[in-house]
Amino acid sequence: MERQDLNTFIRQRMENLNWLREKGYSGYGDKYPTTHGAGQVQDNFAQLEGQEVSLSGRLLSRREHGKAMFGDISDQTGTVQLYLRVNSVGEDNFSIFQSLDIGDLIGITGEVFKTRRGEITVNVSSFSLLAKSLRPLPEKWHGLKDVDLRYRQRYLDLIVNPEVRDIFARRSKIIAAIRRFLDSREFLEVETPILQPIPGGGNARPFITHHITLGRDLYLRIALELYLKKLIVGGFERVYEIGRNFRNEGFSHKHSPEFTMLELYQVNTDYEDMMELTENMISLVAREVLGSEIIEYQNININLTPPWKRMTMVEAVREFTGVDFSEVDLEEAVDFAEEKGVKIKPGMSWGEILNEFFEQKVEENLIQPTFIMDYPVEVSPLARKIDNQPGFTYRFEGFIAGLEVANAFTELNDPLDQRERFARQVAQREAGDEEAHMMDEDFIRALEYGMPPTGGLGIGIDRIIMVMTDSKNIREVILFPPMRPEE
RNA sequence: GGGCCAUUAGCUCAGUUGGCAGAGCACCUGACUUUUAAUCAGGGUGUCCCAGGUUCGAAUCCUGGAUGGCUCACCA
Repeated sequence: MERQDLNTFIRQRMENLNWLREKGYSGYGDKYPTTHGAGQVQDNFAQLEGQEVSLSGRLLSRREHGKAMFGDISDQTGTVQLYLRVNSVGEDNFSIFQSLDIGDLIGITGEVFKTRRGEITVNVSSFSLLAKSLRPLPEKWHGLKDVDLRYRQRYLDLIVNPEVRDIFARRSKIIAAIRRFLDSREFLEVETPILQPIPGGGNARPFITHHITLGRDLYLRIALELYLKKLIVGGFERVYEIGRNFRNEGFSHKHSPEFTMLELYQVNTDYEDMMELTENMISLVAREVLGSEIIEYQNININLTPPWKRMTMVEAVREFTGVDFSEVDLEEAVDFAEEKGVKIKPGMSWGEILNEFFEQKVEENLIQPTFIMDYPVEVSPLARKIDNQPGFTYRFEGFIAGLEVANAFTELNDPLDQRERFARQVAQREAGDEEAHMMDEDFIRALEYGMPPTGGLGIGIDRIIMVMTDSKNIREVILFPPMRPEE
């Protein structure tokens, strides 16, 4: 018990429970076989009128009328009104029902009818207390708003705020639709290690954990990439994984230290194919789950219908800042950064500065779905260089509503080039960049055996779900977002 | 990590110039056999986030701390 001193509300409920126990009820009854959900009763009234149904759920409100009583019972499918009369259940049962508290879990059986006011209602003939609720629920009208409580006690949020339940039901449907899409294209779903000796595939500080019997530290993965590409080397031609990544970084409305990524790899494709796959997948999922490719996000209509807009990073930076990097050298780039208020660090290369221009000045403006193509090689250590422009890579990111939702490239499969890229990352690491990649000798060794030309794609699942549930904070789409410990 | 804001009853929130701690819902007592944010008559259930300080007197002012939100910086 977390508090010695139970407050008045809990004490009252305990007293109600004790009163029932004196009458021989445990307060925690047996399973209650049901015939329908509350939502089904609502939806199928025409067929169910006059028939007996059994439901179980939470008693959410009560309106007493002397020798009769109305209430609302809520289950996963919805809410339906119940009606209880002394004549129907007898005085003893009626007084037992009166002793129930809001929040108690009950089973009810009775005929379906419609009240004078037109409300579909179950006329209870028998009921059972399935589980006593000892704590008072938040207010029925305003719901639970305190976000700290909502996230820490998500179960309460789900009980009281039905729209929250809808978000997570939709999350499940979106992920199921993505799996259907990939399975229908003969991708193989796989699982790769979360505990890794070398966390690779992204720029991020990892979480460190410790394996006791091995006597060594391990890292939680920051990306799925390298292991999945090892599977491509191994001969799987289409693989994907949907899983949790962990990055030891702060929170924001679009960042959570643990988040869900989809990564997929397909041989004999390139980033052009990945763009098509991305726009086809997202638009199809929207159609299946939301019934439309045009969705509303924060009062803006977003049209997910392919083809999505495509621009190179240089074009995008030119359009939104007026600075044309195709005619700017490093020195001029530094001057323009000053002029345009782009924050850069000393020693940054031309490509890194271009990337800063993009991230600081362009990203937030990409509301309609847009692919930004051809990223500088310095910020893309796992992507293949563009044949006639070695400073750039066959890489794109997809943006919706200013959120980066996709990251993909024609995979680098030249082990010699890959070793040089890693070496450069390691040098940055030694110069103090804790987020630079580490050398991964096993990954290089795999590439040395030969990896076919492959396109790879990463999708930020939480962000896609934000867009499709009109949520402006990533924590609204994660059931139990990471929080500081209580107390 | 920086800046701004918030924290008062179970929940949602008021609280004036520093002067007895408030409302709605929930809850308790009573009335009511088709109500529905049921209604009617009564009842306030509290570590005003925490610890100090100023003051005759602090929810209110000051200092420090905790937690949360927004925002900036880094990342997807």
